Amino acid sequence: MGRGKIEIKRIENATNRQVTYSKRRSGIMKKARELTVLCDAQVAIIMFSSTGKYHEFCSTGTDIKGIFDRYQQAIGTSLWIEQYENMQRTLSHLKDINRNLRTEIRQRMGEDLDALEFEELRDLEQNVDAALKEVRQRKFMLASPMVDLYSSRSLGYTEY
Amino acid sequence: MGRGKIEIKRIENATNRQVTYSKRRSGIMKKARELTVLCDAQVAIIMFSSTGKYHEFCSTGTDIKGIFDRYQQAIGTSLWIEQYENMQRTLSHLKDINRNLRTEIRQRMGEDLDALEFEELRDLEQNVDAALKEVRQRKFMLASPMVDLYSSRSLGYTEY
DNA sequence: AACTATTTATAAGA
DNA sequence: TTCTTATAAATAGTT
Repeated sequence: MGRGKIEIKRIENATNRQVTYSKRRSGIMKKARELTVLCDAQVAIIMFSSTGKYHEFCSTGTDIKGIFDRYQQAIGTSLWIEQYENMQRTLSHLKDINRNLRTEIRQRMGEDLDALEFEELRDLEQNVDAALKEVRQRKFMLASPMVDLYSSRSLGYTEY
Repeated sequence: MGRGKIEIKRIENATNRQVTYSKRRSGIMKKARELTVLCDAQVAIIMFSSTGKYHEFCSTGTDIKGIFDRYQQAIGTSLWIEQYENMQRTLSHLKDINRNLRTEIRQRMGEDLDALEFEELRDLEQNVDAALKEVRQRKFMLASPMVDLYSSRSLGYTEY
């Protein structure tokens, strides 16, 4: 299409090649834009000229990375996608654990007890009761250094 | 170009859209191939049709991943590494939080108290003591339905 | 899948 | 470079 027909082979004249690259690049970008609008498609294009300059096209509503990710999923296995999904699962699992831990703490603080059955309440009561005894004993030990069997300072060792 | 001019907007008829997608896709692929040969350029194209099918084009002498890697270098940031490191940070942070939550639970169970100062032990004791009272009250409420002020059944309403 | 009347892209020239 | 234009190429509607 032009004043004359051209053979599809590398254009040897560098200036000519640059000009043709520029013209045809914008042509392809336009076609890509039309395709995405007309056909509701997602398109990503990356181009590097022979001089190293890059240009990109990407359909609206997404980005190059998004399309490449989808592409990786489409062609199946990909180390990157696999790793990414593993992390997503781990993250989700950690969040679940986090939520459960917070619930347990709230219940040990006497909050959010509505969801508990009688038997669970009884177990919680016994557990908290036992914990209270432990804490009191420990507090008592701290307040009375002479019964501390582990600290050499308290026993007054004279090993020097 | 065609029997009539068309407006560049989404083609509503699905069959028509599919046909146009197919025609224009091959048109773009051909243009891309010509560009790479004529201008010694590197081009990568990924397309997804509205039905989810994908097609790709890539200039010879490289592959999609190679061009996307080069693209990442060109824009000066690694999209994937960045996201990966973000997730790693989030994961690590969640693990820290979970470890702290577990420690708090153990202390509320009367374990791992060695690290606590006297003041912390006193606060913990008061907190656990208050929690125990809450749990006992709740247990008592469950065991004695007549003091439940919120359930109409327990109060024996006769509003029928 | 082919066909073809038109529109669109672009090679070469200004 | 950017614009122009003759011509090649793409494609919308049709079969």
